[in-house]
Amino acid sequence: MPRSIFLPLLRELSSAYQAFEVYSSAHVRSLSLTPAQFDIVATLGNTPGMSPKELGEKTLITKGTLTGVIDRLAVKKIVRRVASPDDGRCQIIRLTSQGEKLFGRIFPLHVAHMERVFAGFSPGDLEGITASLRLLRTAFVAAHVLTKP
Amino acid sequence: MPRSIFLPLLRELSSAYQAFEVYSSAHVRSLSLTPAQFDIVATLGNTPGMSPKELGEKTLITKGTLTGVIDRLAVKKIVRRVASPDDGRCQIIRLTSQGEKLFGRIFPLHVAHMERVFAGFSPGDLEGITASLRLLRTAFVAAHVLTKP
DNA sequence: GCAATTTAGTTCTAACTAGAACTATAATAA
DNA sequence: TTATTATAGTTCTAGTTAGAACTAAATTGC
Repeated sequence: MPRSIFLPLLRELSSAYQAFEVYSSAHVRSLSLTPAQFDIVATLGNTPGMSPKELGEKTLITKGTLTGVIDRLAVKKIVRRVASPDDGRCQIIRLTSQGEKLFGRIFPLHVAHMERVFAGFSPGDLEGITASLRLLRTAFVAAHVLTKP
Repeated sequence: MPRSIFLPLLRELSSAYQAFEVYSSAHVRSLSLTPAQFDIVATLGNTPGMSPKELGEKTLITKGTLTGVIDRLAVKKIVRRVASPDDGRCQIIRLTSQGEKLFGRIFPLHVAHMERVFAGFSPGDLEGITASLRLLRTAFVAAHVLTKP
């Protein structure tokens, strides 16, 4: 496994992700949300709401961070916390009607903004890249599991 | 450009990067550095030092953040700031001899740790994934440039 | 040579980040 | 049932993050 090949891969992974972040977050911020807040709104859109645990799994935001992000969205009246009827430990986070309006307005804008990036790509390109990324993720997760216990 | 293809790509990009971060940063933290601090030490290793500007370009850390990261490394006596002889605005950040010792000890450990991830990959796999990532980065950068000015 | 502009780095603010310790509730097991 | 253990969410800490405003030094244009 020559270093000359896998170190550049890691560098490219970081810079590709960074380029994505810069491009995406500039747009999200122009819509008056932070990237984390946008992720939550996008995840809650068109759903009856879900627990912070589930939200964290979908958005890859850890629970300690999530409390604060939800707090700030709640202050803005974009989401609200509802106690779960069956489990006293659980909450359900829902978009408010104002939050739903926001979602309906900005989500399509952001999808369109991201779509522009891929204008020059064929479906085959996209699938190939997606497959590469899946391979990578799988390898990291597998290595992590092997290391930990 | 069907949404059903490019949205999963973005999700995979985020999760692949996240999996990388989790795997890499757990190891880096076990070596008593944060990921940002490790990046700086790794970038300065085997060099005569460089300016914060150059460090920021190589590590993708923005200048406002970099000041704090260098501060904390300087407190730990791992790097030191030297005034540039030719430009009064510039500094040169160098590893101290203690920092060089640290680099010599932990950098190979971390490379070996990352190497394990790719044990099952052929050189062709690695090159293909790297090429995919390069394509992605290029597309984001190009789209960003088109959007901005 | 001097004014205007650019560049390097710091500071400031608001927010996100992970990880660990903590509280309250629920599920399991003796 | 009651004790143990697991789970959901909050809180706390130290650090990173981007972006904008700021200072100081260098470069450019006149």
